[in-house]
Amino acid sequence: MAHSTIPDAELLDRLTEVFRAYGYHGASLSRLAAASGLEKASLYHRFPKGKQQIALAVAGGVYAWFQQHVFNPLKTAASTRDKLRIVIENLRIFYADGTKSCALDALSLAGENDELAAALKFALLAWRDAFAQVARDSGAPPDEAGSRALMAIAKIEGSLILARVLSDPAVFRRTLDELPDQLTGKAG
Amino acid sequence: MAHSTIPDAELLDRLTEVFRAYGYHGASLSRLAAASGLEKASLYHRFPKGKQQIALAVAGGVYAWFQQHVFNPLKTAASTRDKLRIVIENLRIFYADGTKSCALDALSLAGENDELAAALKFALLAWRDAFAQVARDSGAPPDEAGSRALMAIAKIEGSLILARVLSDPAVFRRTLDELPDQLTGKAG
DNA sequence: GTCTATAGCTTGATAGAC
DNA sequence: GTCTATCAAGCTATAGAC
Repeated sequence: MAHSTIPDAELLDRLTEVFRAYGYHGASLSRLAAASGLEKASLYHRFPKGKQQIALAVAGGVYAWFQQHVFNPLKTAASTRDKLRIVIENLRIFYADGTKSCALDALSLAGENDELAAALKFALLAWRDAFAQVARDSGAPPDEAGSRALMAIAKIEGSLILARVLSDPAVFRRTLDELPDQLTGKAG
Repeated sequence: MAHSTIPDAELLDRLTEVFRAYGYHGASLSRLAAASGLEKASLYHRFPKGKQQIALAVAGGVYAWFQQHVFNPLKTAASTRDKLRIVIENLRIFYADGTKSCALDALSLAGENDELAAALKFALLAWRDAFAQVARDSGAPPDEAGSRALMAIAKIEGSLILARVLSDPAVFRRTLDELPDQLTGKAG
C-alpha cells in the first residue's frame, strides 16, 4: 500500500465508523466510499472480495484495538484497580462516551456471513477471557469468573443500546463506573 | 392462499420478525413481502407510507405486546415475586429463549427516522417505569429505582446480543434468573 | 384487497483509462 | 492506486387490472 493517499489504519477507522453507525446492511458501498474519501472502485482494489471483506477487516481491526487497549492492559502485573482504571478509560474512548455503537452489535445482524460471525464470536470470547481473569484474580472460581465476565460485557452492550435510544449516555457511564465491582464480585 | 386476507395481527407479527432478524436496513420490502405472504403492492395498500410506516407499526405492535405482557402484569396487586415470575416467562417467550433480537436494538440503527426514534424512546421509558415501580415497591428511592430499572433492561438487551453472537442462550437465561434480585436490590 | 407489471433509483461489483 | 463509466440485480414505490 506504499502509494496510497490514505493510510490503511485511517481508512479502516473511517470504514468502521460507517458500520457502527448504520449496521451491516445500512453500510452501503456508497456510504463507505463517501466516508473514506475513496471511490467504490478504489475500495474494491483494496478489498477485492467487496463488502464482506471490508466487514471482516473492520471486525479484525476492532479486535486488534481491543487487544491493545483492553486485553493486554489486563495482563500486566499492575493492581486490579489500576488496570481497570486504564481499561475503563479506553472503553469510554472507544464508545465515545456512549455515543457510538459496539461493532459486535452492529455487525451481528449481517445475515448470511459465516466468516464474519465466527470472527465476532472469537473476539467476544477473547473479551470474556480477559474480563474473566480479573474476576479470577479477585477470587472467583473459573466458571463463575466466566459468567461474571459475560454479564459485565452484556451490561456494556446493553447500556450502549439504551444510550442510543435515549440519546443520553448516563446509563453507559454508570455501567463503566460499576464495572470494577461487577468483575470483582462486590455486586451481582 | 391467493387473494386471502391476512389478519392484521398475524401480518404485523410476521413483519416484526423480519425487522428483528435483519434490522431496519436489512428488512427489505422483498423480504417483508415474502415473510408476510403478501406482494409488495399489497403491503403498500395497508401501509401507504411504505417501509417507514411499517417499521413504526412494528414498533407500536411491540409496545402493545409489552404493555399487555410486561407493563400491566407489574401493575397488579399480586406479590412482587408472583408478578416477576409471570413477566420473566413472558420475556422468555418474546425473545424465544434468547434466539430472537430485541426490536429496540434492531430498529435503533435506522438512521434518519425521527418518528421511529421517538417511538422507541417512548417504549423504552415505559419499560423503565414499569421496572422502576418494582424497585420502588421493594424500598428503593425514586431515582435509584429508575437507574436500577435501566440497568436491568441493559442486561437483558446486552445478553441478547451475546446470545446471538455466541449462538448460546445461557447468558440470556441467567440474566432473566437474576432479574428479581436485580430489581429488588439484592444484587447491583 | 390482492395481484401483475413496471418505473426510477440505489446497490454491490467490474472494466479499463491514467 | 485512483479514477470515470458502466452493468445487472435489488431497492422503494406506483399504476392499474380484477
